[in-house]
Amino acid sequence: MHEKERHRIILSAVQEKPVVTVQEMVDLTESSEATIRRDIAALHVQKRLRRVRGGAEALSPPQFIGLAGRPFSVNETINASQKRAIAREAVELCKDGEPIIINGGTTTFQMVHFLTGRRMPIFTNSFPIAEHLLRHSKNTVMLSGGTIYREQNIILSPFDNDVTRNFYARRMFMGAQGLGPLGLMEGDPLLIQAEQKLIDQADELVVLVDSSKFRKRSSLILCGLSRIATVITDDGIEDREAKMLETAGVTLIVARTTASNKEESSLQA
Amino acid sequence: MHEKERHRIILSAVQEKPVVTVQEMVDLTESSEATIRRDIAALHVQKRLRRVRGGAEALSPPQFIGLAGRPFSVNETINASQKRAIAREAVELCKDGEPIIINGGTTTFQMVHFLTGRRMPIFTNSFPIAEHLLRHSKNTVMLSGGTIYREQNIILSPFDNDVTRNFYARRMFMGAQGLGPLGLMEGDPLLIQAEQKLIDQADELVVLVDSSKFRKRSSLILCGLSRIATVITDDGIEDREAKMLETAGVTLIVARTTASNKEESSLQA
DNA sequence: TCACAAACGATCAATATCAATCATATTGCA
DNA sequence: TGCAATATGATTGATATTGATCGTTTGTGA
Repeated sequence: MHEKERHRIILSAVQEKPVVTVQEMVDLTESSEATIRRDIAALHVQKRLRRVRGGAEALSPPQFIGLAGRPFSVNETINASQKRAIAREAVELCKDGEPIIINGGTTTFQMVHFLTGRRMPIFTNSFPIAEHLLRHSKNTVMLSGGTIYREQNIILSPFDNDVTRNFYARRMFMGAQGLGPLGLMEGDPLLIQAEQKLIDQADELVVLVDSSKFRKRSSLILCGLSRIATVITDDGIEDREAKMLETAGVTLIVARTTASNKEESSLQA
Repeated sequence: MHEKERHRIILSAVQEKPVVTVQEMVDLTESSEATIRRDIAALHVQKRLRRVRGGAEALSPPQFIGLAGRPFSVNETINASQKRAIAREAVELCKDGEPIIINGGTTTFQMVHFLTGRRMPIFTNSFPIAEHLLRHSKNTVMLSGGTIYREQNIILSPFDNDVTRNFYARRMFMGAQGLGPLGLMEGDPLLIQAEQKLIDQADELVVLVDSSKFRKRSSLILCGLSRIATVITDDGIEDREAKMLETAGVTLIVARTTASNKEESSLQA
């Protein structure tokens, strides 16, 4: 076995488990202890893993993507104040007792903060949203079944016959990667799949997008503008974009952000 | 077991319960008292936990209060060391890559501690189990859909057509409120409903019950002894009860609860 | 208060891991 | 082929970790 081959195996082993012993790697690669030690030492100076007594461990162990305290690593903090203002408007549309659907996403996640005092049946496909609502609210929480995708933080079933089909709501709330004349756009095929499943289970589709999303385009179209009942965005939206929504018959709600920093929002692209 | 591995287990144990005894950690890691003490001392100076007489406690109480913090308020601490020992045996039945189903419950919850190094598709109807596995392991986690019942900590769908029916596993692990000649008994109708849904999705049914459950009776019978492939319990089981299982063709595994008698484990066959 | 058991700290032997060295095998190149 | 460079595997002595045992301390209940 060649050096590169061993390194690949070792690195992948370290990814799988938080800590891998020298002996395990010896068994794995059928090479000697001395060689493994040399490999570990080499990978250590390359900063591809950390060398510890007895073996090696992953360099950045817990990337616990998106649970509880820090829902979605980077995205979470981008435009947080806008997202929060938008989310507040979204929650204000809801009446206690009225069932809603919340699709997973960084903007929709912000809604949980305003749902704490409420009492509604809430259906979601987002593990972090469910987690937060369970902890901090008395709402009835319903979850879609399926595999939990860590990266996207959603739960998705490859089958069509899940509980989703049995839940009906007045409103569904969702984010998006882009919003243009062609409709709602999303980047990740997995998200598309999850969203299309939910989209028919509610009367009104409410879209939460910060104003930068009007200037973003993406490869996948989720649905046309006509399907959207309401768009909630921040005051960075331009007249031309507002007009576009108006002519499509979409209700527009503009959330005022306390600190009016319009310039910054355009930079984040 | 290696130092890092132990430290991870100890820290995760301390997160679960406010206080963990040295003896529990010994059972958990299969290492000696002295080693555990050294580990606690090391983690103490690292300020990762607080060392107290008899064991260790979490450093800051409001680490994550709520779900993961105290999965099942009261029940959790009852017979904890037995439950852990039983859970360890349960996990040792599993092979990496082999899909399993874990039904929600205080005993089955303990399995999560031993699943951290593993890589298996795991289906569960328990929110806390899913939560812990997502945080602390790389297993593929699948969740059943439906309403989350806070009291029982399970997710239940009133409909028959959920993802559950699409998941198949070699083994299903479950607890129970009682186990007698008539079979497996449960107290809560909601739990019965959840369990019966899962029970047909696996070849082998593995039941995890501490020995006190042999003397408990309950109102609802879940299934007969003949449906059970394996029972895992602690060494408090009486001969008469063991005989009952034997004549019903059930494999019995007795988990040793203290580190004192390693020889007894060989009797488990 | 006293007796007792559990928990603790220190010590030591056994074991595991490591680093250094040398011998051997493989590769690249003239 | 012959030679040098490199990679690998085995050996050995050094070092670190572990588990058992001891006597001591601490907490508990009579």
